[in-house]
Amino acid sequence: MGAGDDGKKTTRVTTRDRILEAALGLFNDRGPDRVTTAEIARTVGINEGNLYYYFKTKEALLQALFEKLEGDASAFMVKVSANTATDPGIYSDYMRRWFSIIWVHRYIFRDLPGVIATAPSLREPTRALSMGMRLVVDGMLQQMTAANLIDVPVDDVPQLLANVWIVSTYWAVFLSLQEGIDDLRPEHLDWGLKQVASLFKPYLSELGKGELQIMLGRSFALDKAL
Amino acid sequence: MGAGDDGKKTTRVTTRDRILEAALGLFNDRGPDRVTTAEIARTVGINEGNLYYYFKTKEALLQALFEKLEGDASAFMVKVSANTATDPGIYSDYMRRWFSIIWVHRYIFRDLPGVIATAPSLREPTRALSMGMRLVVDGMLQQMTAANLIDVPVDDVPQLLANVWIVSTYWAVFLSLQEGIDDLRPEHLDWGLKQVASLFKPYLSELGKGELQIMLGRSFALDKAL
DNA sequence: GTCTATAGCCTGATAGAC
DNA sequence: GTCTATCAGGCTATAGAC
Repeated sequence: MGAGDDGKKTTRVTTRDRILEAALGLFNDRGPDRVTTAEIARTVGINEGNLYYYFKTKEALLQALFEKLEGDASAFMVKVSANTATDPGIYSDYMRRWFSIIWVHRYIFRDLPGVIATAPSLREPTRALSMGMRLVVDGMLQQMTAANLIDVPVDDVPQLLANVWIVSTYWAVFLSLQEGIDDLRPEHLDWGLKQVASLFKPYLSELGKGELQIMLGRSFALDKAL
Repeated sequence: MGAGDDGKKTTRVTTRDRILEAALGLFNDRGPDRVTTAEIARTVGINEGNLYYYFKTKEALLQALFEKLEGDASAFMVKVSANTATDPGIYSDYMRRWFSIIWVHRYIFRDLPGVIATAPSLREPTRALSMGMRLVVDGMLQQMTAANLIDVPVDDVPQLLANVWIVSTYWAVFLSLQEGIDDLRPEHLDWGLKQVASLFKPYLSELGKGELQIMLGRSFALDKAL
């Protein structure tokens, strides 16, 4: 990305960063254990031994990538908990943002068993993070309820939350199987978001339905952030 | 299973069958590419070379297992399409049955990319089967609509069907992550069924809700079929 | 026809020398 | 930062016993 801009000290993209970026891309495409360290090195354009210089083990690489997810997630959580705005649009904004985070780090959610297998040290951290994110969505649901956007019978909440997690995480697999799409692109994100939104749909108030339409009207395909 | 009953010729459990059974169990636990041929042989209690005698490649083994799924699925499809009964309970029965099939062969659904990677020949067959099962669920939904059990706005149907597929397939992964459960047992099936049922819940008529309660009241934990 | 023992071959992660 | 060696493990194959 920013090859020309150098703000402070080292805006220059370091080899380490390039490794992380390349690994993320490959992992997202095929899952960590269908990607070899050799391939990562080749993609970056460095030697395999050089990769070893930065990350002694594949586990270390996975750890570093997970820290990025933790960073994104906690930034998001802070933002949501600090929210005092009453603008209804804020929620659809959050939902899109949360969805983006999952998308960027999707291999972790999708191939979690494999990730844990090669990086056992990530067992608890992943669990904790998943819990935390679930709480945030729960909190958002409560705020939305207070804002008369949605009304979910209290008995249905746990199941709804679980389904939101499941669909947010695995819609892409469905898409690639059912539709034969193998290279997912930003416009497919819109499809996924629609799937998740449809879980809320039956519970939305009229006001909520309006907001939903607005959210779905905006497109990930136009986002530069991805 | 049937060790005592011998109907026709060879009800005796053959080595081949034992291989298939052991492989299915291991694959369901950890996914095909986290299970070695050596381990399968060890589990069966035979030599690795003997396994080779029956299945020259791992792909051949996966193909044989897939044929079993095809058998179960087509038997189910025939049963559903042939249905003329009007008893509302028939639908919850079908749903449980369909859910069981996915469960028994869950590694295929869960680790499909991995399966295809080691058995490229299964690409089209899996796709075809997935399509077929989706059509069946669609058909059931229509029958249920006609029976006044459910009323889904026509625009919501595709998203609902997709979500049913996604949740049916991946609820187990959620459970193992979120709750830290790693050995899923039949009683967990009840949890999964509840998740899937909750997708329909907002659209059910009063009659439909009653049927749902009855279905959820029965427990997989008591089923001997699993 | 069924099974065991054993070996070859290949891939991929790790490591140390340069 | 780079190259090459090592080492483990997985799939496939063969020879021959029962």
